[in-house]
Amino acid sequence: MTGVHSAGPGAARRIQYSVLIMTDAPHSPARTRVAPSPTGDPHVGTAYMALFDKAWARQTGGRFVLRIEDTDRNRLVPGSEEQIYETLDWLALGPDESPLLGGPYAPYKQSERLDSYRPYVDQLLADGHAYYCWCSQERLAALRKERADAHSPETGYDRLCLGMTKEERSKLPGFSETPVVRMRIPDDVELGFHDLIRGDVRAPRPDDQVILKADGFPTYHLAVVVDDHLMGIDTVVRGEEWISSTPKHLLLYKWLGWQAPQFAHMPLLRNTDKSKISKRKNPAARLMWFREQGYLPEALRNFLQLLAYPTIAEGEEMESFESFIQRFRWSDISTGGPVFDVTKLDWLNGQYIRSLDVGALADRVLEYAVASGQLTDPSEAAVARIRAGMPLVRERLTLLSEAVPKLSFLLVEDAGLAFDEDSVAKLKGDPAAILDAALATLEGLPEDGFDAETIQQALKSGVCEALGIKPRVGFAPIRVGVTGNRVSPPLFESMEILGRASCLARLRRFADQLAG
RNA sequence: GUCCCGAUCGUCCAGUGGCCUAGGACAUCGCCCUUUCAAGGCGGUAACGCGGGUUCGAAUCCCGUUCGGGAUACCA
Repeated sequence: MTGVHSAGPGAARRIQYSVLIMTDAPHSPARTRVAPSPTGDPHVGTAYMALFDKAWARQTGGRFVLRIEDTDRNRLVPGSEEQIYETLDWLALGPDESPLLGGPYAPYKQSERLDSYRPYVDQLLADGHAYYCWCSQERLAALRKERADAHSPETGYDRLCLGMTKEERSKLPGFSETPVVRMRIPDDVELGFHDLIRGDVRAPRPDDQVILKADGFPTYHLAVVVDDHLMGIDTVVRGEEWISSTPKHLLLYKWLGWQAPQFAHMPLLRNTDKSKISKRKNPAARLMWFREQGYLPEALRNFLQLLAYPTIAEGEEMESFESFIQRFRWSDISTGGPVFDVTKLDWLNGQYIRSLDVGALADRVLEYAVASGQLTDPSEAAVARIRAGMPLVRERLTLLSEAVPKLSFLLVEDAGLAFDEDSVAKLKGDPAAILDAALATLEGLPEDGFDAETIQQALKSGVCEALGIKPRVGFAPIRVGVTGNRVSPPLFESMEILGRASCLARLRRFADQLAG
């Protein structure tokens, strides 16, 4: 590890690749984990990590664990924890063990594991790897400011308390009654480590990091190491932002005499301006947003995968999770932080929508419409109409949320249909005459056998040919009269669903309105 | 400021020294299909940040530089 020179990512990957080929040995069952904090709406990054965590666990026949990291008591948001369970399940990226599911290493929530940290702190203290620090937060803040103003390269704690007793320290300024515990970083701390994705990595030199806060809670650094070890986690998948803390974690493993896990530092998802993705700049950073918008979870999962990983073949962007699990390799993950741009997801969502048969799509649309409030307590007739209309909109959907609005003309009463003003204004030719001809033609058709093909033929001859006008001119007023808008699902199929009586009623009303 | 990570079309990926006058997908533009809008088909525009090396040969390896990002908390 010490002799890590700048071999370059390419070289590192090549080595890893050849090792994979040569050993050809199946990896032993892995234990991976995702460890979100319940500090607000679940973040898209959580799902992003979970995707790779779960794929690796599945590929190796291992287990995927969800642990809730709630050591920061000040930032807890009620309900957030439940949303984490919910959204991961929705994405079919649910864990095998969790606070909800339980498991052999319960409890799976850090706030319920508090007793497990203190003994290790005491051990580190006794071994001289950690020390008490009574410096007040004010002193620390002043120190930081002073160095920032001086553009000093110095960083971290100045070790004022190192080697002092409480009595000795209390005589100096900036003293606080309740101490924290800090790691004593040795001069020869190992800074390099092997990363599953990046190969050999070098991290910044750590400071004397606080591992136990004044309130008795462990910081992330201590808790994550202790928990991961106690829970048997052997593969840690986390964001790139943690590379700089890895030497601290490795030190803790070493001091405690534990086998360190393997690390995979995923690239950071970015806002359009390339900064680390944030809810502030990108609404899609909220996992719930996708469900609210009407995205399909399978499409989102597929999209997330595309964000760091090559397609299975050129031109084949769609891939099942099962297929991905089979071919997944850490070394194939891209290291550059991808911009999180949902444009391609929109397309993918349309593809997934079209891959559903109309019945299944109708189920999804209905489920969405009720959950989102588009439909409140829909009648049987309304449900039937939406199902009937599904073949007409399937090719026209990007999001589930678009279906009901596109079919709303099937759900209103004839007398309640509004004729879009702009659509009416843009009508060409002589709408009144066209409507008269259409009315006469349709009145001549029988009640039964009022199907799209029949309607089309009748209208073609009864309106377009009879008046000598083009279909686009002749059918436009009929479309507005029947659907209320110049843009609509296919006209004749729509009329078939509506039925003869309803079509006649609507067209008469429209004709009257134009005349009046 | 310091340390670390990264860099190919607008965006996401391919590229592991010659197969690259750089490939695919989305987006965009044009054409076809067409009763609207879509979907679909066909085609076009569009990128190796810069400078030095190494080499017969570099998008690929090395160095520097620039730019972007992250870390630098008693947050995670």
